[in-house]
Amino acid sequence: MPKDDALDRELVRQRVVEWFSRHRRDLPWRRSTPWGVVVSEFMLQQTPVSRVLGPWQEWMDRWPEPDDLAAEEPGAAVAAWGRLGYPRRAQRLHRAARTISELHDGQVPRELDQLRALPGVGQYTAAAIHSFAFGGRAVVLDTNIRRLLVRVEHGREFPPVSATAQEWREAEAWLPEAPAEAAAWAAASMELGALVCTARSPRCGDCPVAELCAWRAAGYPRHDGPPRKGQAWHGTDRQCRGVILDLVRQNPDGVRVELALDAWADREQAERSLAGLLTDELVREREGLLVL
DNA sequence: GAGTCGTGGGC
DNA sequence: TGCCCAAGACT
Repeated sequence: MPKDDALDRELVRQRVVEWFSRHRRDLPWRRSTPWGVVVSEFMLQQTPVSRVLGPWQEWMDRWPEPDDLAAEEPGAAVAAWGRLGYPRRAQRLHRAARTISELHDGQVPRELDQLRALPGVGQYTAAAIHSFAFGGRAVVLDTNIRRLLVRVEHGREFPPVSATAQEWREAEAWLPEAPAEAAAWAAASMELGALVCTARSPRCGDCPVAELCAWRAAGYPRHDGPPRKGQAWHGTDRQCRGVILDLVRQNPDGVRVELALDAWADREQAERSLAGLLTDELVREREGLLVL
């Protein structure tokens, strides 16, 4: 590794953090509690900020502390999740609340290993909570930061499909030693990736590190690695599950099994999908009726 | 490690 | 219009 890399990183960090001080969004969970951060991180998994704002506020009004959610039945969480998508996140968040209530005296734990042990909390989310909620030092590596780093440092348009061990090592190398600086870098680099260094139509004219960027220096070469496959949707079990779950969600008093199966043209697929929802306990059967 | 798991909006 | 993408986790 060339000797001047460290200097470049420090300069990049300074500029990004300074940019953040002037352009950071006033997102409600940034002036909330650790529990508010937890709720936001679950909701933001694979879901844009714009769609999370409303549901996050509703959840915080209804369940301002982990104990409040823990006292509910899981179906209440799935119902309140609405159309945010990936409803098992609601189920996992409810289970996380119960774990926090039972094992941590109702207080969101601070340490990475304790966070990582919560249902639905992976490597990214644990680091994000530790950093954003507690100001701790953790390698926060999400899709925004991965894209920013691969462009600035390696001159490529997109990172690999899934985060590699090499990426985690490199992200660690970017992390300042002081916890407060590390947390600032995490928030700032993620924000820059989300607002400026975007996947499509990046706004390099607004970027504080454009003149330091390897991707820009290389003339913005297009992605040439393996194709970044989009997820199939039409006709998938996932779409079918979504249709059935939405029907149950809209009928709080319950839906007859036959009616739910009729909501999807392919009978065999409908049966398989409903069985999956029941196995996942996203839907339950009570007296012949499907309920959340 | 590749597959699975929702939903909506921008281009 | 269809495709791509969005603060991933889990198996």
